[in-house]
Amino acid sequence: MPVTIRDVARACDVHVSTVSRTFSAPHLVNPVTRSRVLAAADALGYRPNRAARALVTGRTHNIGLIVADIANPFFPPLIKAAEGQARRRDHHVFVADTNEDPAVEQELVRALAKQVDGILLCSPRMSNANIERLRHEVPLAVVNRVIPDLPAVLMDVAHGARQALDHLSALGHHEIVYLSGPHGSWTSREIGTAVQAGAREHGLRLRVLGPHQPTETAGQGAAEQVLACGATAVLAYNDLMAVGLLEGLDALGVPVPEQVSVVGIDDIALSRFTRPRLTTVTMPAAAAGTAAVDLLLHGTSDGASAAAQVRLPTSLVVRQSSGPAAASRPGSPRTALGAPR
Amino acid sequence: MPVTIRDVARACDVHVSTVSRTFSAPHLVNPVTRSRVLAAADALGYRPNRAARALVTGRTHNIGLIVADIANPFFPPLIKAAEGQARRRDHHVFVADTNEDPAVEQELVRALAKQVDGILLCSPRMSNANIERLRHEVPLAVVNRVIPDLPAVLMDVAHGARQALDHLSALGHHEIVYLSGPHGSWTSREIGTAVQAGAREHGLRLRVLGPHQPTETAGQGAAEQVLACGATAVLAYNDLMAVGLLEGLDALGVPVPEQVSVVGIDDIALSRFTRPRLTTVTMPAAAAGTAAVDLLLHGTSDGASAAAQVRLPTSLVVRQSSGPAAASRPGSPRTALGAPR
DNA sequence: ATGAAAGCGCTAACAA
DNA sequence: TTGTTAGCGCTTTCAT
Repeated sequence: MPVTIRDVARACDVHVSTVSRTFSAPHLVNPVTRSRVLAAADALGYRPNRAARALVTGRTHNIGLIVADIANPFFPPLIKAAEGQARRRDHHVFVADTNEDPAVEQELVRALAKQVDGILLCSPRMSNANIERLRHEVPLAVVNRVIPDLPAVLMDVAHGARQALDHLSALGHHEIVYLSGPHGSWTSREIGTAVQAGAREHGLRLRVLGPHQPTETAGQGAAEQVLACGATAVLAYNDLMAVGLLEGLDALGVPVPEQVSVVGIDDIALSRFTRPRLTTVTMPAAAAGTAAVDLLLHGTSDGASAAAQVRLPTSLVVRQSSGPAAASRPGSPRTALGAPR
Repeated sequence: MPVTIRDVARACDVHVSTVSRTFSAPHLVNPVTRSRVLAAADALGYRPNRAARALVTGRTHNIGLIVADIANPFFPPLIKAAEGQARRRDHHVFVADTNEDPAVEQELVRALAKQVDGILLCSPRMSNANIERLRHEVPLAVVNRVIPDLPAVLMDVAHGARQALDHLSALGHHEIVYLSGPHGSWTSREIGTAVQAGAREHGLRLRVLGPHQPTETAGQGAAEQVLACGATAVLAYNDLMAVGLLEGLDALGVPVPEQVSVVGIDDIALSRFTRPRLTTVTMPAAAAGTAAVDLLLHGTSDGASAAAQVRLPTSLVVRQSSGPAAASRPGSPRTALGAPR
């Protein structure tokens, strides 16, 4: 039923290799023959079988894209961009979702390895050691992770987080909580480090809570703890958690930002639609998707060195969920906020 | 460099076919030999090449999944579920995004055709004729579309939409707008029909506006038009548009639901986080993803007839964006609302 | 410019 | 139970 190169060859009385060339190296075949072949192919409805082609050339023209959770709104724009760029480079994208499980991640890389030209690991949760091992089975590139000699696209979340902290400090906050993200997340560590440094410089009291799953539920659940700390401002690992926190705080009757300021990270679409609208850090997800594909298929433009690294900027966008620190009030868990220094 | 079946065969001194069998039909090989082969394979780091296998078996163990827009929060849960079910059945999923463009849709089906065992068309925008043509090139199943003799998963959005209309009618609304969805959308037509029938029965005045792209922007842009109609309630094609409408109305100083009620469709995560929280129709996206994969790989349970069809229920969830119709007020575009009948 | 032939990694009859 | 032999659809030397 499926029409092959051989059917076309027979139809226009040339050898299969001529047909093959017509599709993979058209300039090597006589224009007249070429059009005859093309016509026959068209008439028969011939479509090259990429799998067969892959078997001999070793290139599948597919790439794998592995994310922790496709339902996390942070990823779709990245995926969409990656896919667009891949298509522009005549490739297709396998998307797989690990459910935040490092074991699944590893299994997926193995399963995909042979049918793709390379795999994009987006915010992987695996250990470095595992990634090091896997890279021998298939070309890898990572997003938001640093592995020696592996091409990487990094979002400079440290800068954005630092900006957020500066913003909060300028608003007079002294007691700040960082709601950290999932275990194994490079991003979460980056934020933690940046925020810790910032707190030290500004003389703020910083409390780190976590690790957490990066979900609304986790954010919602953290509301009481945040209050118990006596914090007046919270930076969350991502917008999903921040939005959850907004809900949790609301349920507790805590006004935002009057009593507690909340800052998220990612700038997902949702963050513009909460009330109050969420102050957050924009992440260049789409740009990262595009860049990552270029890196993987290598040759972003120049014939860059083996382990190219692309750094993308992030920045704070102030909306409504952050505001001046409330004056120390009676009834607040900490009676003396005592600004250090 | 890549280790093949032949390397393994050599390593434990058996024929390639024995190695092959060890992986594809283990029961046909002597347990002792089998473990020797397995050991050698493991030592060498052998991984079967699924592409090569596909070439001879004709089965790729991949499926394609095409959606209009992966960044529309309606799709990720569906994709995630499909992927999970596919993995359970030892398949992988190619996800592709058409940017709401029917031409891209068709091109993608063709490109994917040879490397998948079948393709899931989710809420396709293509014409029936095109789908009919494509189904001869690759097995197809559709979600939210009816094509004669093609397996389909349908969400009974008509029922949900009807419930929404009943709800609005019960609240005393007489002037209702339906913000319709994109051209080519089966869902949008279903809703339109249901809502039209309901309006007739309840004696309501119904105005259909559209078609629209299913985005916040479109919803936002519709706010003025909605007001101009003198409508007191709006049903939107999806939550994204409803949320946009909420914004647009807010910008115009129109209180929801006091002056205008807004009802969405889809029940995306976002809809629980807007203020007011969105009244909407739940859509069984995850269930649809699972069912669609089963249909495509056919054999949902029984060896059903050629064109199985799965219908999934939907239902209204009332939150805060819908409320009693405002009494006819001076200054409102229509001075006499005159309940018909 | 085209044809002939070998082979990519694997499976599937068929024999032994 | 295992080996032998073709061959999946295609590309790619090497001849011609």
